[in-house]
Amino acid sequence: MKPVQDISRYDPGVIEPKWQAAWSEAGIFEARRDPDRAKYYVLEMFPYPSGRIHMGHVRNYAMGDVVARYKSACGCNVLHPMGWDAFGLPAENAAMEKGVHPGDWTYRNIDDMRAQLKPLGLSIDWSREFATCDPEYYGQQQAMFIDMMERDLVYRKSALVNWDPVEKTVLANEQVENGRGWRSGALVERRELTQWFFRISEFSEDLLESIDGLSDWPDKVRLMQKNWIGRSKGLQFRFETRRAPHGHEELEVFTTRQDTLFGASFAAVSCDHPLARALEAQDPRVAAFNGDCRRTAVSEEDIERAEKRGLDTGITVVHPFLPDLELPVFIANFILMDYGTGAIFGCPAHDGRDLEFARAYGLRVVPVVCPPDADPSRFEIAGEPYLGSGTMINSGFLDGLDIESAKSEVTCRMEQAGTGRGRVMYRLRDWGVSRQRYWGCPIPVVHCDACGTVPERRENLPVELPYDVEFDTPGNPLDRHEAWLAAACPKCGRPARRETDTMDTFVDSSWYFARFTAPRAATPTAPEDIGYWMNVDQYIGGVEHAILHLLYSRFFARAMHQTGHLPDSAREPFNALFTQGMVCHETYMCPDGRWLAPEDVRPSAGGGHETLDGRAVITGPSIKMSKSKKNVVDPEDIIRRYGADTARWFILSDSPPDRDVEWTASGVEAASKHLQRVWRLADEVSMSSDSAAGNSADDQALRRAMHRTIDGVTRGFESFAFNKSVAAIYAFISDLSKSSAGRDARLDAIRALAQLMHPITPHLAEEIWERVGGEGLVSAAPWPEADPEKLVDDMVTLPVQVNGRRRAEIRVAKGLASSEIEARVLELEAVRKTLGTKTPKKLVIVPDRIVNVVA
RNA sequence: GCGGGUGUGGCGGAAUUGGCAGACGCACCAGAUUUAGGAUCUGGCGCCGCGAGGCGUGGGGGUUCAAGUCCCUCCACCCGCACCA
Repeated sequence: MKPVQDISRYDPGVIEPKWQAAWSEAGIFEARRDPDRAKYYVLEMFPYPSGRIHMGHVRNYAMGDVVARYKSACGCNVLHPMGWDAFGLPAENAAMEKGVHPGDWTYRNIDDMRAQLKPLGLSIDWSREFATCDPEYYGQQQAMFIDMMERDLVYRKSALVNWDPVEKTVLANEQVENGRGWRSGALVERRELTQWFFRISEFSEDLLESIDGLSDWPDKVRLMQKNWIGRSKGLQFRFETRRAPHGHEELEVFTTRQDTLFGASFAAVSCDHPLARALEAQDPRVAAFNGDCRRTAVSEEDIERAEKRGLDTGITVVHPFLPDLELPVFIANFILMDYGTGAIFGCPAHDGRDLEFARAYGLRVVPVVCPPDADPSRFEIAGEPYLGSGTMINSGFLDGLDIESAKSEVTCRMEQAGTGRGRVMYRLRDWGVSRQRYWGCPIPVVHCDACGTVPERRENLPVELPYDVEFDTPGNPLDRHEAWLAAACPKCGRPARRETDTMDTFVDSSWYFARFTAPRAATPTAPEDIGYWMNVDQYIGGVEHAILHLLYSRFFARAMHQTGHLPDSAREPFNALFTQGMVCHETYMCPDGRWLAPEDVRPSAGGGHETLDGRAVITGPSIKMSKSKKNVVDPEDIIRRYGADTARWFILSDSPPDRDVEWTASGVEAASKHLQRVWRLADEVSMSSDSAAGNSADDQALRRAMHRTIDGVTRGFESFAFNKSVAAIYAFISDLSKSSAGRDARLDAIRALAQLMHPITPHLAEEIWERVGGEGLVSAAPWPEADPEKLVDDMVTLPVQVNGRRRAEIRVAKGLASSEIEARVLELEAVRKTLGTKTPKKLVIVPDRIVNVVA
């Protein structure tokens, strides 16, 4: 038998599917272009279809949904789409481990994840859904690749890559651990391969400068991008060489410290520098040294630990301003070929690496910058190099100048002599997009013996991946697929071979946001749709994409503009960016070191945890949910048990959205109870009879509280402080439940509550809205407006301080004259008592804020 | 090493940007109701003190009538980049 109470119990298991069906039927989330209405494009970073959603997804999409539903209620025409970042390595690993086809595996995962996502009740326009592995999508990407080839935004060059000799594939830097392949464990080789590149470095300056305009991006992300692009201004100049092989009569170096040129004591080149290569051919010692360098230059960690090593080549360079001074040329392991010219001059006195190197090889250390407080005639470098500012010494014509003047003087003289020029260098390098993998977008070119590398004809796009591939042997299965490889040269028609490299999956995610505006268009984008919907007004995702994805997307927007697929106004595609924090959970460990999942432990008497059969458990810190630590909570379980609204409400409560949130069982329980409480409250008000009329003062107080809450919740939503919106709602519920206002005022309050809660807990809000006679769907109702008159009180409570300590308070009419306040304050018993015999020197009165008596 | 961030009760966090520190929630305590409660409602809850009162925003110093907020200095933790010439 059911207790009577349960009749009004809110059952999300029934209610949530009901409203999801209602929304779907009404089609209210399907976005249509409407030139008469302002649009708003909300986008969360689309997921990789691993097969299971996790709490990070729930948080990300719950936030996006709040923005989408709120903006929609505010009258915007909202676009809020969803898709799948579906190419990538895990599908191939699954193919190798489980024998399933990567495509089948991926599409099945997508079905699974969609089924897990839909119960969240997100206001997503599912009609626009696509996966990047759909041939319709990657075919358009191939078309743009060809456009980019025509505009010279793509090129092929030979480059050094990390090669796994066992897997027979190129590894990304992140896939190399301690010099070994992350899967095979094989020692990674540096190999020279011909690879495809996007000319992102052409845009270095533009990408850097435009960052300043991204005012609604987090400063942190902007800074990270700036550092990544890494602009530095310096001088590139040529040394004359002595005893160098033919063709190397000059050595070109880049420096940002041309002011220290008189302190130079050596020059050094990378082991991959043409000069080093030339020497290598004739000298086995050089060959051995270079080989050594190349082997250690694999992982960043190794590089850091490696000591500075060099090989004196016997060659020298002539100092540009001191014709009698010759500097030795080394091949050194700390010079990078792909930065600057791959060659430097070293000034040990003012550079840490150079000093370390000079000490190891007995080179002279001549200080040329004297610190302001040091004696120029006696200044020497003792332990550390001197990196600060100062005055030039030991530097001929530069003596006495400051660093900046010295820099320009040197640049000026070199430019006049024609031996050098001022130059800006960037750390950002061209984007290598070739991957020797099957499950990616095929690069749409054909190699013809007669015509060379030729783009595929547009009418032959998409170049589709063949389905019948084998993963039983390592390497790229496309290389072995003779039927697929055979192609007719698009130019001459003779037999040719397809390119087997596929594109980095970051390419797929660099323009999906644009495709959402017209996902079925026959061209990559459709002008009317792109013009109406772009830019993304609010982009939300993890900070882990702060550099690569967001930088690549910014580059792609520029490239798409140049190739006519995006208007210039969309060069910066994301107007506002928000990076949300991670979802964390406590960790649990058995004394024997095994990790335990949250569902395998329970709270113990001592405040810690124990296993379900009562054995001790070590409770560890709360860290990001991860399978390896087993501290994961499955959203599906939570939704089944508590409903989506509870999960959404909890994950948006308490923690500010940009910080990490800790998932706790008690918190979820509390969230669920709270929603039940709201339901009971709404139920109670809707059932109450007219006789329960309150007096007008109670009505007014409740209406005031309502408007304050509307204001508070709105502010929270506007500023990505959902936790504050939640707090304001809590406070209002407390007010409402205690209020003895009349039925009308209480009904108004409940309706407002449903509207305010609906972006967070849409299902509960709909149910309440219906119960209290709201018109239509609350999801389609306009956002309530706070009446400014109701926000202000005509009386204020002023704290009264004596010497900065609060001693009393007075309640006065707003805007009361200072003289009257003064009189009332001085009469206060508490003030007189505290003052004692002292007389007040001064009265600080901040109108409608505070009073401070200074004695 | 370089760059950036954070530090507030037992916990998550508020504080209109210099104006009552601790909103709101969790946990906890007390009371009510109940056959019962892991339900619900009401109240309490920074620390010390019986009390008046004192002390409190990582530590120390400063500016100010007034500092979590501004300045100086030190400490701790977190994140990003890392031989970038």
